[in-house]
Amino acid sequence: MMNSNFKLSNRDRAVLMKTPFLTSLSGNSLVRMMSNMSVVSLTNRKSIFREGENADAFYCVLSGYVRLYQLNRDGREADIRICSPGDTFAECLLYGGTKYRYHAQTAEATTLARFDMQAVRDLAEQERDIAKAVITSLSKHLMTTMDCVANDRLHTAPQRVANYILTRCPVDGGPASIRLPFQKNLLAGMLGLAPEALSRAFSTLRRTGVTVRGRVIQVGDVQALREI
Amino acid sequence: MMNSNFKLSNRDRAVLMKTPFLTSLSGNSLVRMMSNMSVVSLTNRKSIFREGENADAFYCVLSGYVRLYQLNRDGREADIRICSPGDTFAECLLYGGTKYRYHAQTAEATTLARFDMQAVRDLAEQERDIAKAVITSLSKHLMTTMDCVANDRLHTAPQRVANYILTRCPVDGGPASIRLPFQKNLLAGMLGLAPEALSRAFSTLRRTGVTVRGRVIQVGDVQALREI
DNA sequence: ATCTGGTTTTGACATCGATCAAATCTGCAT
DNA sequence: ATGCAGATTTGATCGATGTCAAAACCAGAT
Repeated sequence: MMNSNFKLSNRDRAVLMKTPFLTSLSGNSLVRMMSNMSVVSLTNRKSIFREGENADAFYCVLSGYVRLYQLNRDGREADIRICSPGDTFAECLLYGGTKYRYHAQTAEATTLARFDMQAVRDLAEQERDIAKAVITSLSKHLMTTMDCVANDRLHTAPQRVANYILTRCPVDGGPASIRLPFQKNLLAGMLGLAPEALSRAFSTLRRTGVTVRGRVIQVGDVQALREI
Repeated sequence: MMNSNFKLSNRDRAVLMKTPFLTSLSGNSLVRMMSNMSVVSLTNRKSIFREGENADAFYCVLSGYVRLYQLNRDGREADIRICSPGDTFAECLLYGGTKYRYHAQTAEATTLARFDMQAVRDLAEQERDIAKAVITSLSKHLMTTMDCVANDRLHTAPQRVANYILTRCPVDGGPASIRLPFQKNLLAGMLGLAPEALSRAFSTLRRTGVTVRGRVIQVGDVQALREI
């Protein structure tokens, strides 16, 4: 089930080095960060942490996907964020509190880099470039989260889906084809929709020249999608 | 209309010193931060900046309120965040980009502390405690924004209103009375609701012993409100 | 006390998206 | 190829919330 070690595959290492957290670090800081890191591999649907637990680590997704979610009183789950390779989560607790604020669970077989919270906290106080890396990471994360709020409040389901497709389409206006990197289930959670609503949004977009077959999405006219 | 100076009222100064941004700073760092700050006073409904403009300053609300919002294609506005005294906004652009991502406008007569973006960027690189203050501020801000997403996706209008009331009620379970610090209009935006929906949420809560008269909200039984 | 402009509430309605159940599809294992 | 389990789509329905219009309310100015 759970497999913890210190070996990184080449691909995982490449992902790790491109996170805002590590990408700008110099030799020495990098070594110190890495010495407080361990690698965790989990199969699908495993809990990483639960709301209310003591926050003694934050994580970076190396491969696979992680769902951050909360429960309401009735036990209904709502995804707050879907983390893809390169994303960091729970790093806001470095200075923001001592307990996890939501549940985290794998949404596929997943490999994580695990950073000891207290160790990084100390490091950030000592090394300027680590502090800067923390700031960069938090800034980006905050911006995408604010975008998420705006997206939820401003756009309908088909618009959100169109937006998502557009973010992974070539910039020019012609036809394009993309492949979802995960199940539609996850995409629904990412966009704050029930899976059925996502499905219906796709079928609405058919009128705009979007074809969906399995994970492959074909867009007849990228420009037309922008007008939705 | 717009009135910029370097004088701080005692109350504004007290608010400023309690922001995560400044509260932990030592004498020297504090002086340097303050030397890159100016005070701006604006009347109601004045634009502070607009989406897409060059981000050359971030702000802290000293008194009054600020609405951050975006427009959709049809021109409908959606509030992303309502900033109260003590809140900082646009500070995520310190390291996250060069253009404002949303509109900011006063929602009352408002006094702001304006910080020069580039100057603080430089300062944060030099002074450890300033970097730390930035991190603390971003962390808190990120957490409340994630809470906002969760709240939007998980709770109905009456539940959100109940939550809001509870955050400003004494902790014990008895009766309580609070006074809204602003128009219901703003509260609606804060909770991601149309004003009419807020009004209806209040009337739903009447069944749970909540009485609203103008800005005064009386809660019969705080504990009962938690069960909504 | 009264007027007045802006805010809030209420009503009627349309729309969106959630939910539940059933049918279909897909990919994987045999 | 075949079968299965899980994922996705579709259908039917319901509830929640946005929208528009009108009435009621409120607060500050006269």
